[in-house]
Amino acid sequence: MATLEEKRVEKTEQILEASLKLFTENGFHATPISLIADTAGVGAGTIYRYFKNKEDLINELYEMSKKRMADFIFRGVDKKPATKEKFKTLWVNMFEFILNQPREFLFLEQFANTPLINSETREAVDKFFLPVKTLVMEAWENNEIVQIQGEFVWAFLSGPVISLSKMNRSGKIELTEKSISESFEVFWKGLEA
Amino acid sequence: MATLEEKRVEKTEQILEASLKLFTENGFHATPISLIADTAGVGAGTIYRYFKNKEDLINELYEMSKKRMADFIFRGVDKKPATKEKFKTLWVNMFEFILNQPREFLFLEQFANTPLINSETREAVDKFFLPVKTLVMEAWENNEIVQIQGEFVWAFLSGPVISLSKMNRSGKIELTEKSISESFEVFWKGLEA
Amino acid sequence: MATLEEKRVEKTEQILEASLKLFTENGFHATPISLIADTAGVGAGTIYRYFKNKEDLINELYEMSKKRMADFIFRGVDKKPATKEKFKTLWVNMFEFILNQPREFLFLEQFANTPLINSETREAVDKFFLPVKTLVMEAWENNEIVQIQGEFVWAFLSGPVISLSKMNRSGKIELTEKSISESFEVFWKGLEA
Amino acid sequence: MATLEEKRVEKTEQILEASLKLFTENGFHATPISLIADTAGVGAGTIYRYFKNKEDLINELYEMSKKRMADFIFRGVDKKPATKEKFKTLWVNMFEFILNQPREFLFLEQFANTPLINSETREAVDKFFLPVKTLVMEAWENNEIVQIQGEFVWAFLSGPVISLSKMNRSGKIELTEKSISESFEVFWKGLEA
DNA sequence: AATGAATGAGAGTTCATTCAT
DNA sequence: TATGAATGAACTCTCATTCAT
Repeated sequence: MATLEEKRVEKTEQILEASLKLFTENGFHATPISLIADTAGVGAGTIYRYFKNKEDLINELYEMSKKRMADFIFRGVDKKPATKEKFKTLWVNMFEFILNQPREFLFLEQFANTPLINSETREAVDKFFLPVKTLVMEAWENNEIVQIQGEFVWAFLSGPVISLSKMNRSGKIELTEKSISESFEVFWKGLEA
Repeated sequence: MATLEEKRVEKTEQILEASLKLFTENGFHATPISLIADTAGVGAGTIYRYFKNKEDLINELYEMSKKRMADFIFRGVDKKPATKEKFKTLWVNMFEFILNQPREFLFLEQFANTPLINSETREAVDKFFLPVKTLVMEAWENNEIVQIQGEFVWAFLSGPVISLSKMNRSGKIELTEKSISESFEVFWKGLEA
Repeated sequence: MATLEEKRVEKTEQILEASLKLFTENGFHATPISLIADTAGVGAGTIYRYFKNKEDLINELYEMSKKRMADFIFRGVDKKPATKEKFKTLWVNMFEFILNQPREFLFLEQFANTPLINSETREAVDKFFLPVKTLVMEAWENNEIVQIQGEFVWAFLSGPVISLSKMNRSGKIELTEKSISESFEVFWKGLEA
Repeated sequence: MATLEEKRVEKTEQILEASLKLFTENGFHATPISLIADTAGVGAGTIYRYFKNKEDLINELYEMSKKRMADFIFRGVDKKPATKEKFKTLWVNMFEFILNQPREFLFLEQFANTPLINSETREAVDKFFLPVKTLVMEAWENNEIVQIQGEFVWAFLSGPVISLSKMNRSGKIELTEKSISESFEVFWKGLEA
């Protein structure tokens, strides 16, 4: 039997799931709360027991999605012995996350630059990617990559991955194990010391 | 004295200018037509003589901004004799556009992934960047860069530039002539044959 | 032909008229804006061109009604030579206002003690009744009435008039020229020096 | 130990007490049932075991408050031998009730003219003040006061008392034993035969 | 051609009431 | 008996769009 807490969690997830789908498909303002409620199978008022208002809902959704993305892309990174392999894992994981969770990725991209996402949320999500900094610093200390700021490294990693994923989405390119590997080599050749 | 046509153009520009500013600062749905009208110094009804509706307005604005960006980044590329220099010009031009026209860049990023921008507009703006394809094919024929699709090259160019520009905006990194040059070398080292 | 200003005034009056009727009959919160709009024969949004919000509407209505009441009850008071006659005019005027403008009186009584009417409005309407103070001071200087504060005099005048009018409304008593005159004599006998 | 019945009464009183406070401070419609429940320290649903609905709650509260007021103002009236003293007691008691139970008085005034209070309640509360009628008839038979209807007498008593109490509340006048006594003399001078 | 007052559909949100626990 | 989570009807208010001037 479901406990009260379990029901709470379940409802929250139904609401977030419905919001993710609808915001991505129609955009934030073209998605009425009533439609979210219908899609989630709850009453409109119920949403307000779980989220302060519509803006709070999207901010929580954004933070949660970023957290899930971060958790996903760091999977197995630590287990790899060599730095290059660690970066390759990051590279591949990012593509896998995007290909497996296209809705979540689309959502994150769609609202990445909106004034809707407030500075508190932005600060919170930045923290999820701190492990990248550690990784870069280690590589840099071992003289395995060129001496540039961690942020630049991250830009050279995430930038192309995101661009390529969008091109894949719009049908301009195909992403295969081969093309992902080849593109990683381009990334690594540019970075290695 | 201003001709009728000149007055037309002037009004259109005032409206687009106001929209760019307001959409970027507040977002699309938080910007009422009446505010655009006030900011542009025209009547609300007047906007409907120049644009079919609010969605048409943002799509036209998006297309125009992308065109201006494309025109800007291809400036002087053809004049350079060597392929690396051509790419370097592209690289630097992009940063210059973003740093000089921050509002326009912000606008383009903010609406890049919105369902508001329709597929017609998307197709139209894609064409502005066709010169990149030509450039890559030439370099590829001359065996100057690795043999990957033009789209991948563009992803390795635009991806990091956009990521770095956003980091610069949020204060995480500084963009100087030196760091722009160094980052280009990373890009080029990855790409060159 | 109606000028713009005339149309403005006309619309404002239609809205206030409809509000007065509906607020009195149903109360403030049982009167939706949409119903006021329908009754006034304007669009719901139009009301917001004339009043900031629903609360502003009732406050303006309250102030206007009090002003009309004050103007009404001071009519002809100055023309009477004797103090007693001046007070009698006030006494009779009040009853006349209430009997002729029952809706307005009912409205004023209904919202006299509501937190809905803000302190600004309360201060504004108090000023309409300053002439009473002058009248009392003159009578007091001429030693025609007992030496009590103007406010007490006003309480002895308005208090019974309001109470009697309410009793009349609920059918407990009848108000005739005779009973109004007799009641005035009771008032005056109590007050005169 | 508290019996079941005692607990019932206690809860009802907590609910009424909380309602009185909140209705007076914020008004009826600005007071959610949930807030009454919180303030009373009971569940929202519990209120519906004691009152049919929100409107029933305020009607019961109104009736109860009026009863308490009536009981208060008739205290000791019968013990006084002379008619004038009986009326003086009424006069003083009313002021005392208002000064000691300001919230209750405020509540009664605030909802005296609302359509929220239904006709049944109005009829019920009117009965609490029947003793006034008896008192007036006696005085009238003894030829101690002018021959006017009991309602008029009550209007001349309650009207000024209420008006003065409101003025006292809003700081316009001060109510002292002296001013209360003096004002009673005005009342009595007007009424006495 | 330009205006901006008027519109009313539709939005977010609140809250009286119910009912499973 | 008491609870308070869930509900959804109904509210106020906004704003894209129209059209008489």
